[in-house]
Amino acid sequence: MSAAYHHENLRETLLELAERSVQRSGVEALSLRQLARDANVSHAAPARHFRDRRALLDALALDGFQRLNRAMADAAATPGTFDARFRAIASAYVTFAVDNAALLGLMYTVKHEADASDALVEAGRGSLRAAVELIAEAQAAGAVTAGDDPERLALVAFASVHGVAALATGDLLDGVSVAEATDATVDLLLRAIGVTQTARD
Amino acid sequence: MSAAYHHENLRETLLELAERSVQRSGVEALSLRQLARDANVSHAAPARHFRDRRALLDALALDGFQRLNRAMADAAATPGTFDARFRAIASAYVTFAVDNAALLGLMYTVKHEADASDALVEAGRGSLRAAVELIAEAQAAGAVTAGDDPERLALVAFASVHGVAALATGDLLDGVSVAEATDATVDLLLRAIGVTQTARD
DNA sequence: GCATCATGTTGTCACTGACTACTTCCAGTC
DNA sequence: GACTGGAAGTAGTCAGTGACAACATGATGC
Repeated sequence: MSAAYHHENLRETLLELAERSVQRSGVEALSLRQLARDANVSHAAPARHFRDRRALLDALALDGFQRLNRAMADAAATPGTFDARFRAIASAYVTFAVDNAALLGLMYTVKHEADASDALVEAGRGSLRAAVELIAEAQAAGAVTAGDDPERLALVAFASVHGVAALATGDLLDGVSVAEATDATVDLLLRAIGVTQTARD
Repeated sequence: MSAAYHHENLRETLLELAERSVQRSGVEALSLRQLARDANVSHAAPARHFRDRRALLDALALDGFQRLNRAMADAAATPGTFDARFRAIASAYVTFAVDNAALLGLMYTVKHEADASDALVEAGRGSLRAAVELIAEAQAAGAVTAGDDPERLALVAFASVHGVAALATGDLLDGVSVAEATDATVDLLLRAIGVTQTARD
């Protein structure tokens, strides 16, 4: 009964199934055994690709960071004013966070575990770095007050945007739509960061 | 060998042990069985107090929210300028979040699960409400621009502060101390919210 | 002094993750 | 075209886990 013996691409299949499961039922509920059943494969087959549950979660988190970083890089690369790009990058982050709430939680949890892999830690810094670069660039171009440390500004901006996402997924937005909350936050950040009027329009 | 038969206060003991365990090893690693062993009690004794693992986590989260809300209420109640109180409340939140990182994660996870108890959901709104009240009050007193919706302002402020905490626990602060990051965020928020100069000093 | 009930106890069940030993398929080599 | 070695899957087993059922203990109120 080796109906699905050589599964061709079990690793990818497992990752996809795992992500769907995490999205639906949370990280806790994820079981290698169940995953194997879903993939029509024996309960120990996944071990070939993922030593244990933790390894699968790590891979899931890494994949998540890579997708997030790509989305943010794309947003930052769209041509336009600093204002527009800032808005786009914030929106990209929040969109990803809301669409992949459970995954994002996993990503941060896994990343700051003691023995997280280098690749994971590195990928985890990607989105923050995108923010720093955008702001430093804007500062150099005079679209942002030059006085403040760009890393510091990016940190605060990133924190604020991440916070909006966290509130959104935590169902604390209380009627306010995600887009509205994001816009309000971006408005506030732009106001505080001190964009010149000409750069904003 | 009923050395510890009537344990007097097993419930509290379990909660304390559970919290320590979560703090040290994360939520995933928490096991009722291990908890029972730590408390010198049979493996099924905890069931008297917590129907299942989930119930224990719920209780842990509820307790966490109550402590957090108390800390924030205390901070908001300290006399002083709006600036000082705002700073105090933000600091209270971040301090709690950093000191109880894993617990805070649990709190948000548990709270937005489909069948979260009313008490839990209610407690979960407490900290945000504290922020709304402070801002509405300051607006009435003229320390904050009256134009903006206080709920909206509080939401953004809360998001930003929560974001700082998330970054801190996610080890993304990159050398910047938690206090510095919090201060920078509060500065930015106060600047954007439009506190009058007199109210700030 | 006795019934009641909360708070424990032991025993058992199915499920999970990890491990070891095996089978099957494929690709390269002589 | 048979032989070999490795990659990918299989089966079986083990200890640990959460849940449950049946029973024991001891404090409390009448």
